[in-house]
Amino acid sequence: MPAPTTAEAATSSQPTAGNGVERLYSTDLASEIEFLTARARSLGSGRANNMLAELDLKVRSYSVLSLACSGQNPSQRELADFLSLDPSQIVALVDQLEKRGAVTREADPRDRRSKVIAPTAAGRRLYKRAEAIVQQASDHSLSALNEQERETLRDLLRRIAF
Amino acid sequence: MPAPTTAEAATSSQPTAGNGVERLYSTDLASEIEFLTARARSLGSGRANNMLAELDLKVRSYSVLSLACSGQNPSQRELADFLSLDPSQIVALVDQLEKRGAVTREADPRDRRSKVIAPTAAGRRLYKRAEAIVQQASDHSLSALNEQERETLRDLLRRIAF
DNA sequence: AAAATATGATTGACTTTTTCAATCATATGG
DNA sequence: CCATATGATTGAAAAAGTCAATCATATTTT
Repeated sequence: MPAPTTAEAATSSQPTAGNGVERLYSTDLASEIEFLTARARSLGSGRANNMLAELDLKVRSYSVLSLACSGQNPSQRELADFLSLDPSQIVALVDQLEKRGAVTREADPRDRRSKVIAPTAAGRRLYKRAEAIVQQASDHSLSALNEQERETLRDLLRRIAF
Repeated sequence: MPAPTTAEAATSSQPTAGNGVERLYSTDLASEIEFLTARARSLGSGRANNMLAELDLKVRSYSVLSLACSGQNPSQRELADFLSLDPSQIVALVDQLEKRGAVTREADPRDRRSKVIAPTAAGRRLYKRAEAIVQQASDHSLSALNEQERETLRDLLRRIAF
């Protein structure tokens, strides 16, 4: 087995824990922001998905539920645009949430083609629980950063994400 | 047609351009770091994939090629660990790159089960070109940030990505 | 107003990506 | 030597993403 180049301690999370991959930390790829973003997201949503499984939710369905509960009365089209998903994927996600009684499709008086996604009382309760879980997952994923650093990260990301 | 709530100008990129989704920018979801990370990555790798298409590469194959060219002589197992991919996905990626003559599988004298992925001369040339394209794509995706902010972002991401 | 055109939701087909279990060859620890 | 673990590979199945077509309703044009 090839010996690790630099003796890197297990400072942070537990992702590739134990593996002998530290050798690749020094590559060009490992310092590309795009790569780091992809990796951070993979780790983060992986953990969130695992933890949300206990509510039979995934990050996707959580996102839809969250927007439904936002008070902004999003239509399916808006959900698709905002979440960068195909409208047909929204149909499937809303179907699931509707089937379990968490949201309803309300007619939009302004445009009868459009369906506004609204939460039920049960949906709001579900969202409350899911929100707490996502918060926990996020706390775990971001444990290496203090509150100020998280705020900085949030701002920087917001500027490249919109 | 529902009128936009706040008149937000097209300050940044061109993602959800023109859409009336600005209303959702103020939701809780829109300020979750995990959500922003996912969105940034989706936009970034989307653009990179589009631009890499001219070399018949994707972000995935580019990453493998990049690590092959890193001088770190990664094995397939290491690529799988580092890229958080299933070993079978690495097989497919390396197959493609090998078929087009960009990399080879070299036997590892230390462990004859293991295959070290090495670039060919053509592979290095391909990587050079791909690197330039990815750099361009990245520049575009990160255009809202100055050099110092990019450095900050890189550091913060590195700390949560490893 | 009627006709033409555009848009939101939905469906279905199809491709790609992900995830898993099984297998073979080789290592490693007893 | 035996038992067990690991790297690469294959193949199957599940999930996610992409696209074109359709229906109902809006909007625009003539």
